[in-house]
Amino acid sequence: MTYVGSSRLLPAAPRNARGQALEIIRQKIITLELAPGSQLSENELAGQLGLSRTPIRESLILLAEEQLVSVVPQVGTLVSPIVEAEIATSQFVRESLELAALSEAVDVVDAGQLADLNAVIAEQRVADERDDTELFFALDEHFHFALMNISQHGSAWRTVSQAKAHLDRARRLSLSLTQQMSTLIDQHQSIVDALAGGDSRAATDALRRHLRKVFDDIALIRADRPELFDPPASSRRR
Amino acid sequence: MTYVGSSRLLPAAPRNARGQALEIIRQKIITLELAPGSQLSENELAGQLGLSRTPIRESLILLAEEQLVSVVPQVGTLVSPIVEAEIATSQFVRESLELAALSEAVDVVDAGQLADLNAVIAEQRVADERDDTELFFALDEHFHFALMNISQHGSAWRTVSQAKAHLDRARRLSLSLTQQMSTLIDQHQSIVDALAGGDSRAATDALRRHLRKVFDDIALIRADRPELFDPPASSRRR
DNA sequence: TCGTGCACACTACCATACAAGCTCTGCCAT
DNA sequence: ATGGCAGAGCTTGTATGGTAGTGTGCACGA
Repeated sequence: MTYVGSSRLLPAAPRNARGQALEIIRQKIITLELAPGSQLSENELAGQLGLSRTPIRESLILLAEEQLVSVVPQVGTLVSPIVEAEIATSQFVRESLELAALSEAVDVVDAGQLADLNAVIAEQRVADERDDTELFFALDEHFHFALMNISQHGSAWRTVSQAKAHLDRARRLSLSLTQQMSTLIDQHQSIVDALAGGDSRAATDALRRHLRKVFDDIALIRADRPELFDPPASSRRR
Repeated sequence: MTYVGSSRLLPAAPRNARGQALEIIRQKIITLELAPGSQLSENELAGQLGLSRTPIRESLILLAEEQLVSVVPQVGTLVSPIVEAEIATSQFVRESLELAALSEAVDVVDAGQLADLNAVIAEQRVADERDDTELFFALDEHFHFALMNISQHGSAWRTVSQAKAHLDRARRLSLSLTQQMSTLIDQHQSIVDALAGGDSRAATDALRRHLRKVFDDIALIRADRPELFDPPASSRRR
């Protein structure tokens, strides 16, 4: 069982050209393969992906709605720079929704769901041993989705996932991701343990600690390398 | 000072064809002018709005992302039916975010912001006297936006607004909107009063009561006229 | 009368052509 | 040498044509 591929875990992206383009470009932005602030071009992307401008353009419009790119009419499209305010908003949205969902999850969780969560954690241990950050991110997405899915509000995952995307992108700026994986996995375990114990307060506290750590790590990156954040003076070419 | 027009209170929609089409179609869906479950057509909309299919199509793609329409390839586009699960999700998102924002707002609110909120309430009283539901909805949007804007998380309004759109659409099914306006305005006042008093718990309780009333009203409509909800057996033509 | 299959009309999807606007470069005049 | 203007080459925005797929209704046969 593998979780690679569509790391979005959402309504099976359509296999039409637009769906493919959207997923590819989105993933390249989140993984920083397309640098924040760098300029894009509908024509260029169309050439690279072997498609016409239409599906590319439609993808970019959706990514703009998600705030991952910024389209300036008649000028160009650029990968959104990583702005502190945007990160803070994403954190707020993610934290509020995940915590609210978890507090309801405690009362309805069943053994199978706990087993699933523990299974994901076990896989994350493997990803950690292998220093496989890509696998770790995919499993992290899966873990948090499974967590929300326990409550009746799994369909709000769409919203959480969009916020999480901004946070994950900023996280990837860190040079020491592999050193933090084990701590993060321990926190996942704490959440599941509290959930299994039926302790609502302990579970939400554990989740809050976890999410705050992610946020604080981003703040550390910013303190270390402020040039990676906020609007770039001039648009860098990719 | 009037709040009509773009009831979205968001990054000044672009005045290009797509922006106009998006706003018009979106508004028609929310106001039920386009019936839930009814079928749309890129061609037909293009003709009605005097545009080509391109900006219409792009608008529909964005509305699909917002779950307000459902696009089935090679078959058609239909206005999303009002589904209970979707309403519940929207309520969850809205409630979680507005409450979280308000709990932080209590510590930072200033006199000017309270005055603004009271001014909006005063205008709502006028809208109530005139039985002007459209004005009421616009002012309601403005009130809740202003409330969130007190905290640092005003930029999460985008997300809240999308959830609220689904709730507002369902609310409009009610035949007795005008009779509820005064209660809702009283609740707005309670929120502002608690906020002014610096009582965080009272404020969030008041807001929760308010949001729950809106949600419960929708449940009442559903109990009364279940045929208005959930997937329509066959697609009705508009 | 009822069931079956085929043709037609309609859909969204994609490709492409054209239009409008911005930016930057390089020439020209001062 | 420097300021300004003109034009070329980009950009995204819009319009339109062709394609593939779906659903429907009608005709035909049992």
